[in-house]
Amino acid sequence: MSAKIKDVAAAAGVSVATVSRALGSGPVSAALRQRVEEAAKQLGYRPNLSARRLRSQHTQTVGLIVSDIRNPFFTAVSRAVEDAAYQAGMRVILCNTDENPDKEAMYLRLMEEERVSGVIFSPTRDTARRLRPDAYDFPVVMIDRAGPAGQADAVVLDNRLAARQLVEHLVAQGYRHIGGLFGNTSSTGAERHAGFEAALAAHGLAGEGRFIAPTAEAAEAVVTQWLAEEQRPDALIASNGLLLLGALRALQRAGLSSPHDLALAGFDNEVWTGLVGNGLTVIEQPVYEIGRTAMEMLLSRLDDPGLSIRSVVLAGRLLVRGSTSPHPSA
Amino acid sequence: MSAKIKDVAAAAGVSVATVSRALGSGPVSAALRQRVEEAAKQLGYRPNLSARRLRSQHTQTVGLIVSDIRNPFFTAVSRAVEDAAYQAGMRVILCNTDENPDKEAMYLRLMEEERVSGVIFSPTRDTARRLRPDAYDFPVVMIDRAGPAGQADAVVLDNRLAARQLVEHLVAQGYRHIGGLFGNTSSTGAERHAGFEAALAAHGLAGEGRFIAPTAEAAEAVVTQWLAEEQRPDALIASNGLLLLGALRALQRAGLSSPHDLALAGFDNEVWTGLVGNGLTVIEQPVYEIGRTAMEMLLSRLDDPGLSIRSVVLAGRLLVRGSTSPHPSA
DNA sequence: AGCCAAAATGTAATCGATTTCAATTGCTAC
DNA sequence: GTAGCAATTGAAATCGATTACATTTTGGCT
Repeated sequence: MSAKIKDVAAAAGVSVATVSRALGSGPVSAALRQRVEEAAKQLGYRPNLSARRLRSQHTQTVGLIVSDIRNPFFTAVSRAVEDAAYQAGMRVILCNTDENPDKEAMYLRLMEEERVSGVIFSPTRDTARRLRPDAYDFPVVMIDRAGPAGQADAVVLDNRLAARQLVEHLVAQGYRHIGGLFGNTSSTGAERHAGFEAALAAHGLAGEGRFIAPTAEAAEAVVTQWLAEEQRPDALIASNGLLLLGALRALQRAGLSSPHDLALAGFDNEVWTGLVGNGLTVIEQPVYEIGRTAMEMLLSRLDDPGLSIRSVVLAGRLLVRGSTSPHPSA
Repeated sequence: MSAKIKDVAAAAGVSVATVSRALGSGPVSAALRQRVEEAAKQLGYRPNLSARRLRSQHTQTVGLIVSDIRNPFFTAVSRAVEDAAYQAGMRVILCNTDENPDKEAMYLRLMEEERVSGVIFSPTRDTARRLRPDAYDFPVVMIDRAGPAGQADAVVLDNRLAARQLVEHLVAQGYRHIGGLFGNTSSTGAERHAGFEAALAAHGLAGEGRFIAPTAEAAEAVVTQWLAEEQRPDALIASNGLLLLGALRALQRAGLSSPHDLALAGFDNEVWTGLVGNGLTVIEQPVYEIGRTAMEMLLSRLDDPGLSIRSVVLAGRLLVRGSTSPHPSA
């Protein structure tokens, strides 16, 4: 079994308290500190974090609960969160819920048992709505999705603006029959839909938004059917990377291409969106900044719990590529 | 502050030992168990995992140390590991090293301090070589990459075979001047290179393999230069998804396309490989199975530490797509 | 009813660290 | 030389659970 603090104390000829202080940040004479460090290294001493956490009553741990770890958006965010966390001397527990409210509940319970310092969370719409701000002993920062305003700290994209940017761009390019695909489990989908509708209305246009399960398969099926309908749209917007992927696959399977048969645009600047054809027009999210900001918000709230609830809203960036070049008839 | 076991005991009118047993798996009468459960729910009791781990001396935690969480291969593997872990009642700590030996050392140290039950690890070549099997108190299962044979449990792809399959396929399609890009930080790169060379030699061909940093940027730069050389290869193999991405970008930037100007093939069936042009020919790795198997190996070794060291070698699957259709001159 | 083994419950030790509080040491100043 | 004070060090309590061991209760059997 590995060495304990008692062994180090014995080896260095001091008390356990001195060892704790020498290895930590207590007041210890230079001579003793050196003796202790030497003994610790000699014995290969590793402090037991469970014991430390139990006694000190802070875990230096944050939970990061994301809805889909395979989504590059969340892996990028989690990289940022981890970088910031380790820089602040904290650890991260990464949890993946698959958009499943049961898993969300399970992981939140786990976070309580771990006595985490705080949680960064991208909840499903149901959970976001249900979540009471004071239900937990730790602060929660929402990312990507937010509940009712003022409920908890959050850092999100300006979803309405981003959707509007896409619509404006398509309209400017001459498209008039614009369809939209939106995820039906997140508040994000709803907000992007709202921006979509508002922008179309501003131009006196009526678009058709469809809410579907947030998977590429669902999107592919829906779009395949959509393309076969009488009134095929001349442009399509997908509200996240997975839906965009499904839409693209449906196009390819139908032997259609962008922008020739149909303009295609969406959210998330995933690696492949720059590779296919002449590129897909997308809204790029400031992924790293989202993660870093979430961690910063969490740290500052831990520092001062009295702060009032804040929402940070970040703007996306429209990347215009070939899939939305001017409408053929224009 | 949240309720402790003592509070539950008081509320239920029993001793703390009884609470522990009732909530755990001790012998308790049905009546008491119910009373305890009620009291626990009433108080919103959450056991403190730090205290439990300290006393019980097992953490039910495994560490998963991967070299790049943005690589879809590792996110898929980590999904599998987490699924299997939670099914076995264990938690996962996910760590990301960026192929950086210092970070590897840091995280291994963290694993010791966490007193994890075991670790699943994709080490850099340097660390794999240095790692002593008995250096840690916990078992280690290597994934994707392995050190010297018999050093630790491992689950890996049959890299030589997979590289050979690619070369055989290209040769059969009529290609003769085959270049290869291999990562220079992992044993995987070296093995795939060995299979590459061996397969070419078997046909009396001499290929050129280049070892580079495992990033898309490095691959793009190298391939861009390569394409400008006098003796341009007629086919290119990339030993992982990132390198393949870089190679593809270099082709696109040079205004070339596959297979017309150059055949392109590689490892990892990433989402975009099926989308670009007529698709890229790749070796698909059984990603989920790799993760699940690694977790199973770890669990069985924890169950019986006396087991002899095992390596599980899984075969990849060649997915033939448009990027390697027959050589124009054939 | 009486006895014994088995089952249920309680008491107290324990895990390995940090932290409180007390004791000691070393200086400075008079 | 010693009082006073700050800086070090040590002894022991403590964090919140599990578990070894002791004790009580239960139930079966004669």
